[in-house]
Amino acid sequence: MTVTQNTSFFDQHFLNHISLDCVVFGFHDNQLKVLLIRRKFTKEWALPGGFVRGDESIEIAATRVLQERTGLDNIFLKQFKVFSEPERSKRNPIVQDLVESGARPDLEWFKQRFISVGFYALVDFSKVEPTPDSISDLCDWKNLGEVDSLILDHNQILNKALETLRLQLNYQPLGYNLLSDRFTMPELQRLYETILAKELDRRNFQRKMLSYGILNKLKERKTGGAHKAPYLYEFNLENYQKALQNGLYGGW
Amino acid sequence: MTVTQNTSFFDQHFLNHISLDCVVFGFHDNQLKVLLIRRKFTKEWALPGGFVRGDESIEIAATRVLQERTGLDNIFLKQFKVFSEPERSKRNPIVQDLVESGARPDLEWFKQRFISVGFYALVDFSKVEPTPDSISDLCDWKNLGEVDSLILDHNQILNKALETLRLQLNYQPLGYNLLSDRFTMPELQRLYETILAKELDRRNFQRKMLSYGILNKLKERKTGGAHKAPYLYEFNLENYQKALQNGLYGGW
DNA sequence: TCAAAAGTGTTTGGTTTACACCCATGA
DNA sequence: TCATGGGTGTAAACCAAACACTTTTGA
Repeated sequence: MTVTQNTSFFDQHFLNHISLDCVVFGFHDNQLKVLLIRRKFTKEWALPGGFVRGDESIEIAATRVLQERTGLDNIFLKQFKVFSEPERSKRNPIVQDLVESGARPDLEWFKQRFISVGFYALVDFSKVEPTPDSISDLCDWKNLGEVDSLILDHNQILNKALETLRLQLNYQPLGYNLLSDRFTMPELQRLYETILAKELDRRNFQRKMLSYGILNKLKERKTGGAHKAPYLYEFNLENYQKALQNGLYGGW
Repeated sequence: MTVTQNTSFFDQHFLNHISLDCVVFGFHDNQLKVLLIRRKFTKEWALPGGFVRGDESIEIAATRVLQERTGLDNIFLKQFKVFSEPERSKRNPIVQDLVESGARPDLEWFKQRFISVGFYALVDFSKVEPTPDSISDLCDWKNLGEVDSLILDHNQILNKALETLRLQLNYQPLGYNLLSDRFTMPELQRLYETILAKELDRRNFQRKMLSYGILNKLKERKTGGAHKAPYLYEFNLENYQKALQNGLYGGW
């Protein structure tokens, strides 16, 4: 999204009333992280979001927005809910931001009511290069537990995304988008534990995970750790895709 | 939704670019049914839908639309997906309809691109009074298996709704909205079998269903049938609501 | 009186849970 | 050498699938 001085830029390029917000999850240091941006003037934190061009589906628009914020293509994306309370657009800090930055021709556009489509995205933390948009001065990861007040209803959007992710865990494989290409079973387990916010038995976890048939066990081990070297695994992409489509059995 | 001759009626009252479509499921004669409307002139079938007023959330808008089509308040509603392909609004039969019905001032409004929020609804078949909207001449139930070509991407929307319903069955109770207040276990089982499109063992079904603790067994039996009179049940609303929120264990 | 539907119960096999034991590694 | 994490295995508990027997009803 580029904010220009052209009065009709937004009206010409984007569908009005419609926005999208992305909850981008990453995993690092055994922590689930969310990508946030900070408004230039109000210094308030928000989810990265954007608008829909005339020739885009909302998924394509979300992909474009995330490409701009992370530098990544081919991001795993899923819409999970539309947020449409009429009150949600009231007291929009973006408007305040624009006012404080000097009167902007697009002020009116931002003042309108928006219905926002919520997406969640799963990305490889190490590959992301957080990049602010034109009305923000910061874009950075926050630990999920340390996110405090966000603008508008963004806290609500974030919570709903997390809830959805937890549900999806029960019938979808997860990990390919959040971990490096090669990883250990304990790493995968930490990821599940973090999302579910509860501990799992490592032996039962391994059995269940292997029973899905979506992992290739490698002969290599991960050395350098302080203890017995764990085996490395990679996802069996063919089976992983199948499992994504057909679903898994047995929940967490 | 009321179509008037007032040029700016739509622009004044509804958010442009945004529509909603409802897949209304009913259950009757051991058949899963969908509520459809038929366009006045093109005679093409479509899902009931509508637009969002300036002071409505999209859920409220859907509730209003369904009140108009069914006569019911308090309908069980769930949004399941946003349909936003730019091509979906091309060749919109509503436009053709309006043209054939004589030039309408709101023609331009219907020509715009729409992003549609899909809802599914579960209703008590016997309580619905199907009522066409102003651009339709029919509103009626169709057996799910007998739905043929619908306008735009409405077939796709219908299929996605059904898919979602089947998934929800795995972790949500279902039936309160689709059955009468009192019903028999076999009736409930037929409902599940119809949605899942497969047969279930009646003894295992009963055990599993009862284990959820959402049913009250009544002392009465349903008489008049050709065979042994089955007991009547009702939902224990308190536990049903709890189960809706907390989810169920074990899928179908 | 008999076929068909419904109520109730049991057997069986697989899956999940909860553990025990041994191995490897750096401090 | 020892605490810690990791690999592998097993007994018990639990749950789901398959199936048997009896009861009720109208034709």
